[in-house]
Amino acid sequence: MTSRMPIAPPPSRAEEMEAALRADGTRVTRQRSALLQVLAEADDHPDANELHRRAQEVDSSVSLATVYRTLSVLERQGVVQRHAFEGGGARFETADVEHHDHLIDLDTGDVIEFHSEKIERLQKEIAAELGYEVEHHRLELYCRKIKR
Amino acid sequence: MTSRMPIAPPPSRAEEMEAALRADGTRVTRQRSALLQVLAEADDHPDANELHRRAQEVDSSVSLATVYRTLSVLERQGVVQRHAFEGGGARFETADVEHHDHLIDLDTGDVIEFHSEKIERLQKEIAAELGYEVEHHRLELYCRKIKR
DNA sequence: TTGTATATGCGAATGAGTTGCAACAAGTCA
DNA sequence: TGACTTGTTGCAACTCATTCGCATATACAA
Repeated sequence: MTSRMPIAPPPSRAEEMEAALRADGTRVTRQRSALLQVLAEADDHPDANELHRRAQEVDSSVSLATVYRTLSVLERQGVVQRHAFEGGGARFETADVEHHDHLIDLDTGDVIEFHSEKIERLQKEIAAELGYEVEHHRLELYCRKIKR
Repeated sequence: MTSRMPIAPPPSRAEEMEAALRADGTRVTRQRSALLQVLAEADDHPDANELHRRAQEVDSSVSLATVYRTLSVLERQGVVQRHAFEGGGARFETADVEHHDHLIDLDTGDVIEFHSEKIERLQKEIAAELGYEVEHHRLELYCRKIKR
């Protein structure tokens, strides 16, 4: 049954990430909040510069050095993932619960996420045959749109 | 039937690569020969610095700038492939006829090559479903040895 | 509110890779 | 074989992403 009373909204993505930081003893500063908000709102794969630009719109005091430093912290804590696609610097996204791979549009730079359980399984099989266990992997398809 | 007469040895890997350059109107200099020899002999995935070191043992006049320039030329011509594994700069290998992917030993940095037709097929299927055609791809398994 | 360990902004440093330029040398043609 | 033309080289200066040192600022526990 639904209450008539005002309900506290569910924690936003950014708030969840802040909580994860606090739980770890990491301080949540103005600058980090701004970056977390930007990361939470992003549905693309921005680089550090672009994140800096966006974060400055939230809090103009955020410096690029802090963006880099914070991204490293967030990566170490598993909150964001760092990708090194071909050509250019690192690009970032919030770490999803479920893993996915990337298809990069060579003409536009767009990134599409996908996941294939079959490929995951095959990867593990191949590694096992060679006497290895997969820690993590990287699968990137560099593609062009099929024109019809 | 085997002849008793001396036979001209089959062209070495390096000579094949030189021929490929000449065919294209690219000059084969002392420095390029040295680098080609080094590349032909390498069965690992060295970075530019290491290639420079090895090339200097063949011809001490080879500069790092030339190593970089030549690697770019060779890559453009499809003679070598450039890889950007996690952490650190680009690493190179002679371009094989048959494509392969890489398993990187996280503890030693060793690189093992493998190939799976099944995975290749799945990749194409996935891209096609999204309306794309795979230009090239990158599959890297970052692994640790299974200890028994 | 205070104390203190952490974070921050700034600018300088780093490191891989690139580039301008004058000297050099492949490959060509006589 | 020798001279010519044009691509190639070494060097040092440069770029660009990322990191770091340091003095100042601030989150947050008490």
